[in-house]
Amino acid sequence: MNQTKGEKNFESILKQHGLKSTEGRKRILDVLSSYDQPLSVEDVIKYLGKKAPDIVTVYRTLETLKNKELLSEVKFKDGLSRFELSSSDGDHCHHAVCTSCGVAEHIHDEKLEKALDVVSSRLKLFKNISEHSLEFFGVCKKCTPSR
Amino acid sequence: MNQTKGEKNFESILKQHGLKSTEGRKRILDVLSSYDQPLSVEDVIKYLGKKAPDIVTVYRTLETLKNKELLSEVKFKDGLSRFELSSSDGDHCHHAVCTSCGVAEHIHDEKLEKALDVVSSRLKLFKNISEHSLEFFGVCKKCTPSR
DNA sequence: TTGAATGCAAATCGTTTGCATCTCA
DNA sequence: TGAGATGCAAACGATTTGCATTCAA
Repeated sequence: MNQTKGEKNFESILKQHGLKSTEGRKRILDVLSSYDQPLSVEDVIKYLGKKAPDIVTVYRTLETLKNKELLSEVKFKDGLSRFELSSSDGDHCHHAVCTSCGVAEHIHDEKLEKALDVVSSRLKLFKNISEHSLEFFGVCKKCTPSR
Repeated sequence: MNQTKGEKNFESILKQHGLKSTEGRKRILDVLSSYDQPLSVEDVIKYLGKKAPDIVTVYRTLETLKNKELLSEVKFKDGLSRFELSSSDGDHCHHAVCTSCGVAEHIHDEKLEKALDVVSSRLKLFKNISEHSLEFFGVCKKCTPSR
């Protein structure tokens, strides 16, 4: 019953979450599932082209889906909000982002998560940390002038 | 020769970096050194009160000082840019930020840095990662309804 | 004196809000 | 039919840009 990239019973997913199933929403979920990178509002519109809903609708839809925890939001250095389908297992992941072309690689590492938890638990001013944001930046192999 | 909080030979520091030493710049460096938290443009202006330069000047000054690596920039969840004096040893640190009052605690942990490095070195798409951003969020003890 | 720094006005960019219209359930 | 979803215009907040004026060196 795993939700993998190709599938798209978005119709039922939307309804399960008490949302109306509209063309716009299905299309937005569609692009998000087609790219395994967090997409900005502009990305969504660019990739949907003619079929893109109004930009305001895209903002609202992404927000709505985020609130239903169907999407998660990430911000890279440019400060833009980007969204991606929430991982089905609830594990949140981090990204390495190419500062040249913008490509993002997903990162999930148990040791790292553990280290983050340990640090979180040893803070002076905080009893518990509810979340953290972590992104890596560099120039990807493709963008690195070879040799 | 450590630059500690109280000191302020900002005049010479500025000149050493080829910048003119102006009242505005010295005042901005001053607030930044008085608070051990990353400050936003608005924070700087608020704390400087009557003595604050034009907001545009604050933007430009912070940008200039960042480019000279005298300051480092951080963004928390609200997306606002915040700046703090660069640590003298070059070690960059992370922050735990209270989502209620905004107080920030500095974090530096060797084990964590190591884990971050290891992960950075094992990426598929990247040969090397030049930097990372990491912030923790939660409600601090003061803001936590006690008991 | 002069190039850099500042202030003020206005532009820009991402995002949000108000409201009338439309559409899914 | 009616609440929720959409589109369009306009507001908004943070940041940037242009340009004339001021100032540190």
